[in-house]
Amino acid sequence: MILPHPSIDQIDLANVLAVLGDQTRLAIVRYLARNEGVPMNCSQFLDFGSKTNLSYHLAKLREAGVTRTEISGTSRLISLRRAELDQRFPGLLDSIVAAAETPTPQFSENVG
Amino acid sequence: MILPHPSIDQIDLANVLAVLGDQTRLAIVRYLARNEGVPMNCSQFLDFGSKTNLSYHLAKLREAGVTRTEISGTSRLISLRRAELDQRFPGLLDSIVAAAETPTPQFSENVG
DNA sequence: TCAATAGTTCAAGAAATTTTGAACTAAGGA
DNA sequence: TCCTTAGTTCAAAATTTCTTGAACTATTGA
Repeated sequence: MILPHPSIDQIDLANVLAVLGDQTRLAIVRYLARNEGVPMNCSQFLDFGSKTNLSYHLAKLREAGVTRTEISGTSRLISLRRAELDQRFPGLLDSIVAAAETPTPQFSENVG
Repeated sequence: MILPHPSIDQIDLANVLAVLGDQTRLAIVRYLARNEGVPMNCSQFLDFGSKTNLSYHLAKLREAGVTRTEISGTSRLISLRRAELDQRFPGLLDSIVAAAETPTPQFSENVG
């Protein structure tokens, strides 16, 4: 059994950005990027939402071409489609992940 | 008279991505990037939507911190907040604009 | 075979985003 | 001053996206 994934040329920029423009999904991608190479199963994201809700967000990520979902027994292994994304949109994933790791700059009300 | 713009530290990544995850706004940003240094007035985007609708989309871009809007007489000059965005999220704008310029790869049904 | 685990699907409601037209403001030129 | 141009604001309708619980499927282990 295998889930539908878009091919590289079906990956649409606006859609990728829209999908990543959501706190929950951005947090998921950030987590995947931090643990790259280690495919994660859904329950690892339970902190980010309910099971049902995660199923929805993970499907969005997969359908946009951002993640790959492999079925392994009773669970699903999620990973970033790093190579494909890098090929389709060089530098994009890196800069987004880097930006996601950036702390919000300190608010300095009284400087100088 | 001056319109409200977020300061650098108020620029939120998820919001920037969400705002750019829309075909109309992405087209506007792409156009601005192609003509960087030349501030554009709103009517230049009339191809992308109605006057009212553009007003809405341009406000979204401004409120997210992606563009700057200066009032000049009876018109408004729109430009990318390039330096600020580069400082806040290095490489992000460049990779998005580059990705937006990328043509959709050809669909080759019969290769090899 | 039966129960448990992992995750999906569906339908419905809640919420947010887009789009539109009509009416409006502000500046510039005749 | 009056008209035109540039763009905004508002409210309503249309559309899309998110969230939820209940019921479901598939695989594994006892």
